[in-house]
Amino acid sequence: MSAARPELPKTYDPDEVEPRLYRRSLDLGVFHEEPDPARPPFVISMPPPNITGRAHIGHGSTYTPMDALTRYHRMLGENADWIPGQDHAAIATESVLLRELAKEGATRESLGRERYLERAWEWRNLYGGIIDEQFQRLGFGPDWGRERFTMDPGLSAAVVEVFVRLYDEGLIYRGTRLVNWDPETRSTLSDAEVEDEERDTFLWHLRYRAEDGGEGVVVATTRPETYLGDVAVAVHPDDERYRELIGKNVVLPLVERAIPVIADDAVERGFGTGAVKVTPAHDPTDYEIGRRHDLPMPTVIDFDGTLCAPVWRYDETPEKRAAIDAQGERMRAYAGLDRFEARRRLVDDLRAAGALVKEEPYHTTIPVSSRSGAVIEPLLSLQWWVRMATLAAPALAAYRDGRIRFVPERFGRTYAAMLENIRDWNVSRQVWWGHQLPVWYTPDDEVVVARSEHDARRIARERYGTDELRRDPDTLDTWFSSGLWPFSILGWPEQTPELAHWYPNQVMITSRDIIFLWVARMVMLGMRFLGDIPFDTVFVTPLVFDLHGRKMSKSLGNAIDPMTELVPRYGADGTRFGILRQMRLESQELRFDERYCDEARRFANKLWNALGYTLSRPEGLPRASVLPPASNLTLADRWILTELRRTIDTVTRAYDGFEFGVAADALLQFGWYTFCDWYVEVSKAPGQEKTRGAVLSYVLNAFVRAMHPIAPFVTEEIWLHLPHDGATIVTASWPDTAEIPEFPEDAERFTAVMALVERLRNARAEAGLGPKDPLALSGPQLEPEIVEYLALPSLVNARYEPVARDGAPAEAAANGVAALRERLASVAPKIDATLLRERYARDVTRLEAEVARLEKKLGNAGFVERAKPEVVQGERDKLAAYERDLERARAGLAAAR
RNA sequence: GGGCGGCUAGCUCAGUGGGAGAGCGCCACAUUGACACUGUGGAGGUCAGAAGUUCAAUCCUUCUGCCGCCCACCA
Repeated sequence: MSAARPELPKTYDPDEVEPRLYRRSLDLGVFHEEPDPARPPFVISMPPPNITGRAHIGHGSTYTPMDALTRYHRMLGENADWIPGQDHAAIATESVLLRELAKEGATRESLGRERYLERAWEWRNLYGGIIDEQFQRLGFGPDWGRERFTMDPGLSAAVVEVFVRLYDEGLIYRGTRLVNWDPETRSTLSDAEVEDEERDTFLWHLRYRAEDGGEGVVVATTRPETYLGDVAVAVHPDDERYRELIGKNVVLPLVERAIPVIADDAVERGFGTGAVKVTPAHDPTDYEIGRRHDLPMPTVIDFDGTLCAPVWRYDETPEKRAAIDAQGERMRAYAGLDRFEARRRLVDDLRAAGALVKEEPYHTTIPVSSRSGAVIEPLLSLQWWVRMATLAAPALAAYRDGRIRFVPERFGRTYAAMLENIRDWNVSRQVWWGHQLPVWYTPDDEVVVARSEHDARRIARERYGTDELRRDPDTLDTWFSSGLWPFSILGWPEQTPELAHWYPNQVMITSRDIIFLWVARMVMLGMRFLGDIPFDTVFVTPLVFDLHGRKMSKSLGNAIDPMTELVPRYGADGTRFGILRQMRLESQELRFDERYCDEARRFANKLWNALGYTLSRPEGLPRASVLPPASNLTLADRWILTELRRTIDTVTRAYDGFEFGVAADALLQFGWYTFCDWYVEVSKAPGQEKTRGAVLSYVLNAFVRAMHPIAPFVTEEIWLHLPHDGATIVTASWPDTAEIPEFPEDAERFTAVMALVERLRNARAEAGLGPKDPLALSGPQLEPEIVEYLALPSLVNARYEPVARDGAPAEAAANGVAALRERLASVAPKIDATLLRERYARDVTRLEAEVARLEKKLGNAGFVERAKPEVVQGERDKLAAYERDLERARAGLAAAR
């Protein structure tokens, strides 16, 4: 290993190294694991990216930690497996497919369900693998052989099993409720998939006259087009203005229909006019009011977002329907109009009829689909629901009694608040791509829920005497199958070894926007069906923002594509390191700054060249990564080993605590500053030759292992060039700090050498001396070979005065500086006296201030009596040091005149 | 309306109850042996504001301001 030293390229080339080493890892099969009860498990279920997805910056901040942790725990010798997969992403995929069909002039109906699904599968097989390739380019190393897809036969069976069981247990039901309807995709959405968007609009004030011809009331609304479905006007029960109107009727303009004025607590007296039009079929609050007051609920906006004649989605009594049906003729004038067009028309017509009292500009939020961006239309619809209260209780308990831990902790409170206010979950979607409901109906609309069509027929025959069935065309919400992910990918409902050893998982890593959407549902379903939490710890990664503090998103156009903008410029290592370095545990946003990636790229190059230096030591390297006996180690060796040990401790603790930014900081600090700038430079000084080869390669070997989880490629490439054991760094062992010797006192002494060198360089530069200008040094003798090499390469006629061995190192260094300055003033010919005088004057001013500050502090009885003794002593030592420095600076100033 | 995070050098961010830090940017100097994708040195900050606790506050508490996020049925 030591003899042949191939010439390394001067510049590290990630484009060449990264794909080659990734391929090597795949060939070696290092990402694969079998369940092994003899070792502690460390399993992460990869949040399945959408098959329509492409790698984005959010994958960088969420998936890199998963990869890093899996690699770290593998090196610790654990049974570590990161299980990948993909999500069928029902709505997202379907909209892509429908757009594609539209180009051909086809629709899903024109194709028919069977052919449509064939197309969908073709599409999935063609494009679903893109994100896997991107993940590989980023160096992610999940256990690819275990990759699952939410619509695999096994996972689909799990979905059916869960649906059927929940139905049998009475936790799934069918019912007409107000749903979030997306008229664009023509499907429902769960509450969690609805977002608020700010819009400028108007608050229209409409007068509804009293039935007896009186003034009536003025209502304020943002949605005048729904007034055709109004069934009441609500006021607050204690509102004096309207008290005598309660119980009386007012008349809707244009359609001339009488509706009652009712009292309800939900009305906010201070808002608008204090009177609210009630449209139960098209507004969540109104729906609740309608239920409380047993009001009719006519639907006047249809599933396609156009107005329609009144439709009854509930079985209302004929009396309730009569008055509204009677106006059907008048409403037909607006039927078929799109809701936004109808709004303009109705406002015009109401104005013409004198019913529009006021049109007030208004800024508000409206609900939009997080999937399609369409404005959500609340509609009454017959859908399938999951009763959540029963499922939520154990999930809440698991958090409260500490079985599930959130990092950072505050997200646990978010999780709990969401579960406490949980509402039933609408799980049916009017989408074809997905898990079709295992639900069939008889000709009499009797419901049969079964694991297969065969079972369904048997049940139907037994219960209803028919086997003529039609299947419900709806599919399940995508999150229904994602909710089973941590156990469905382990083979559930089959009892597999994976399920036995790897459930619960150890960690779930995700971003906070899906804590409820996904995390809470996995916990609820996991506890219901496996009786145990799905993972111990939920690590919530920050969301990624741009430098202006705006969330990165495709629609804003500020999203960074890591595949085209980061990996080609900085390599996968630079991209990963740069992103993780910016992660801070308590910060909920990450303002992505590309400069960190650039720094990481240069860091990789720096380490690469440190490898080049190490390999080119003329005295050669040992065959194995072993250290010389401690007695042979130089002061510098002892220092770097001590620093290495401290760094690895820090990095280990950081990985254990999800502090990736801290880990990256420590690695960068050690690798660049400590190792390259100091140890490598010192190793060139006389007297270092005997041990440096072994120490350089030993330190570098341990260091790249500690850095490997974050930057897998450059670390492996370096490691393979060094003396090492084993085929690949991926399965190398985590550096054991117990085996790294430490020498705290020697490290302290070397730190004093560093301080002296820095002050000498500082003084030289301030004095305007070039590196070859002669300098003289009188003062303490502190590792003269090192000091001369690093700070005074042309040192002439040096005189070293002996210094007490027990002298404080910092003091010694300070003495060195002051002494140097004295000599500079008298000996060195090139010094500009004015410059020197300024420097001395500045030092005097600064030191006088420090001395005064400390004298005052130490003169304060309160401080001396109450502060900890070691703090007081520390301040006294500082004062003494400052006083000495001050004396010397004054002397220097005098001498420079 | 409720909850949460942030405010430190020109930019992006660390950090600590006891002498304010890094990277980038900027200025100066340095190029025959690891690396110019470099090294050395330097300039640059009343740590958002106010009050309080303390011998001592950039750090702890309260309030205020600004930026941002989440949740919530003001039409």
